[in-house]
Amino acid sequence: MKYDFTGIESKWQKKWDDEKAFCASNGGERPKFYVLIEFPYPSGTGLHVGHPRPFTAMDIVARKRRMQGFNVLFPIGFDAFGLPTENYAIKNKIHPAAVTRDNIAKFTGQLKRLGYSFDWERCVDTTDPSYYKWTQWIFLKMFDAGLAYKALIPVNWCTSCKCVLANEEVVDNVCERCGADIVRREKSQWMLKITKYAQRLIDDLDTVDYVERVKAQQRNWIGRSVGARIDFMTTSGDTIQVFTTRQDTLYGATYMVMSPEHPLLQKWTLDNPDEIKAYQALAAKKSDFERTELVKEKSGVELKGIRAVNPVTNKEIPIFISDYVLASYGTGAIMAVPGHDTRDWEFAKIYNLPIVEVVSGGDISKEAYVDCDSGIMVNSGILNGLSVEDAKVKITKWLAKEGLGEETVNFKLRDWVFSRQRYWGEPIPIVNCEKCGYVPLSESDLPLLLPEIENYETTETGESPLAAMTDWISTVCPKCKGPAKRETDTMPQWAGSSWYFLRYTDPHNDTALAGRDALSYWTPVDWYNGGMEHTTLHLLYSRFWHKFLYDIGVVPTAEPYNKRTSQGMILAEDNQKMSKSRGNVINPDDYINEYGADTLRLYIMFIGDFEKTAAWSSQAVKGCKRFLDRIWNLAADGAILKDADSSHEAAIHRAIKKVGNDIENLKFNTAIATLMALVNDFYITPPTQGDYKVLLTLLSPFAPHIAEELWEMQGFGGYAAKEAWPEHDESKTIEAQIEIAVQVLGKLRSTIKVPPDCDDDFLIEKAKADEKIARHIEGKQITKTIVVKNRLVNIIVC
RNA sequence: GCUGGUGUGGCGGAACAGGUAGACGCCCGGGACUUAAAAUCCCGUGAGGGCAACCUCGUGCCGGUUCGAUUCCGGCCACCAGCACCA
Repeated sequence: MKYDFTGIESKWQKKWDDEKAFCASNGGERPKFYVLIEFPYPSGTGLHVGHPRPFTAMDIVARKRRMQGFNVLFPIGFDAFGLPTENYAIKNKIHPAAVTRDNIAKFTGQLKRLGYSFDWERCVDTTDPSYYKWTQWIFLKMFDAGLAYKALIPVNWCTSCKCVLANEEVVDNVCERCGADIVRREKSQWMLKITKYAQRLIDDLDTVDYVERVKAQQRNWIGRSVGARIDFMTTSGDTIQVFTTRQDTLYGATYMVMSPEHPLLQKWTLDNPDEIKAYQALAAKKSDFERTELVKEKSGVELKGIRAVNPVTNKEIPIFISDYVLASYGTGAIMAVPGHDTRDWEFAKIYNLPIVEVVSGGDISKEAYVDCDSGIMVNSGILNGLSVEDAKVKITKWLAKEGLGEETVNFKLRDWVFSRQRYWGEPIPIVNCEKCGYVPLSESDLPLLLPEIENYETTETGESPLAAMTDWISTVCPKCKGPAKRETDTMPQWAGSSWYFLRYTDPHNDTALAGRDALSYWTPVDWYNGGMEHTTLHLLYSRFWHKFLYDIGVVPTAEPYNKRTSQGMILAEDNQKMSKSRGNVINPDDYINEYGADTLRLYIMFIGDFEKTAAWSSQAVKGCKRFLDRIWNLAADGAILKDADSSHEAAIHRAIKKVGNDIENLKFNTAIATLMALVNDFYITPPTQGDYKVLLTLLSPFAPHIAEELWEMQGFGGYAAKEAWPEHDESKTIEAQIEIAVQVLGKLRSTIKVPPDCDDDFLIEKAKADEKIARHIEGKQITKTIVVKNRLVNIIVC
């Protein structure tokens, strides 16, 4: 009988569906285990071959943990709001909700064809009003807590789409959608105060088990630096505040630089206003991309008529504006220390400004002496002779005493721009009242439904398509009942995904985002795997939301995820990223049709180190199909021994140990290699039914359909998927005869076969007696012998 | 520049509390079965030398520690990813 994967796979998929085989229960005797994958965005093109890598990996973990007796929650849902759906809807004149429905149906079919053990009863859809009601509810809570606010900020404006783009939607300074130029525009936007959580988002990384590259990237993005705020008086009687991490170099501050957007510039009357305005206009025209290009020479304009005073030297120093100082970081102004900062040094050279050495050890006539931690303070008044470290402490104390500054922590992290001028997103549940200002809807008014509209096109004015819905917009103020207007922007795609893992614990609850008991039972997520591309977006955003929900008593833990791992990307066969334009996209359906889902699952796990990028090979897939054929044929050819003693005991116990450990350590490729080696053994010496049963048990998480079918054919009873995961016996992992390497002078010269755990003298004698070894030591004096138990003997001669 | 990571056969990759380098798979070669082919099964497959037994070399480069280094240490080089005029 041939291995008919198509029939087998649909048979078991139907059975799993009918029996709701993998649904979790909230509670019970067994320990809980919550495994999470990033829920997919249901695009029109369907699953691509990148999806099955993390999905299969976590399915294997979920299945193995179930077999080990855990109550496993392995849920699935769809992150369905977003731009591609909206674009598709515009182009094809179909309502985005209909597009979403179709795409979810398509994805569901594809996911089921891969045999994933999801709990489909808990499936969530972020565009479902019963779901986004709670997304809006969280927003209202944030508004109440002062974490959601509206602000006029510079945004990325696409000149062709006539709408705002998120930073991540701008690629190489053009719109990722249409390729048009991006300019900066001031726009009033809803913001979320993620910066309030910056310190905790860093600190609590120490409490979770994330792979190091994820932690490092988040720390880097949040960008904490410790320094000081220092106040510089000006001749106009104002104060310019600066942030510096090098307060020790204050005596070397010979000029100041402000960003062209600094608010004091509007206040001041200067002697060269035209020159300044011209520079400001130039800077405003430039995009962030151009402004941050390193190659260009620094430029700036000196402010004529107003100077600053260095608080320690009491010298008057010039003030410049330059776009190398960013308005959005620190205070938007710096003290320039050209002796010990490369940028300041370059600027000083161009404008002929004094360069003073305040830390000895470098040669400031050639370049700024920056890495000067080991240097000694000079030309620095009260700091002279101190180390850099001590100087920092001393000057900071002095500044505090004089009321001229204090120690400060600064972050790179910015608040989250939360408005999108789009239709297909969650409406922001706020009204703008002429009298009361921004007023939140009351909870009982949620969900605020997305109205049905005819036209989803963005408008000429850059407002949301909802802005044209005058009926919908006009409303009454919840507070004063006077006339008010609804907010027409919607939430970004990252909103719904910031809390979806909470909804899975209690997906049908209509009185809370999830019940307290359900949250206490399931959270935190035990293991969350997802893409590196979400490290500083979704992963950070959801940690922020979770911490907020923790603060207001909604969730029981400060962190949402205990463990975070990340898969590598799958490249196309040509080693390039898959893309429609390159025409190298691999569709998993084609491989399921040709080889079956079990083969595809195996191959995608066997392709290489799970955490590294791997290139697809249509040739190598065959090897995994052959492996399954060989397992199938063992049974079909009647090679399995009944009523016999196993000659594979040691190999079986080693395989149990290795496969189990490998799954927990994401080493799926070597787990599969172990199973392949075991099957190769079975072809040399036939397995007993007991051996075969263990093989199927270990195979079951990887290739669940064929494992189940063979299990049934062998009459093992029940399901392979519900079989207890076998335990290995360490004492049985060692063969009766082991091979030991024999070296002479550290070079392998022979091997000997001996029983395990022989004593050293026996091994040495046995090694010396070996014919090949005898030849190598003949006529030489043995000075030393080294024995490594059960591994090798090394004979040293001279 | 900063941060994290990676360099091993023709290819994907194993092995690292230092201990038989190349598991497993792909490709390729040979054989069995077959009228033949496919499929399947068996054997071989790092490089060089030798009829062979064997020998020499070999884990990015240069050094070091060690009986023994892909693994540890020092110094380089290359590549990948993220951030980047962040004061």
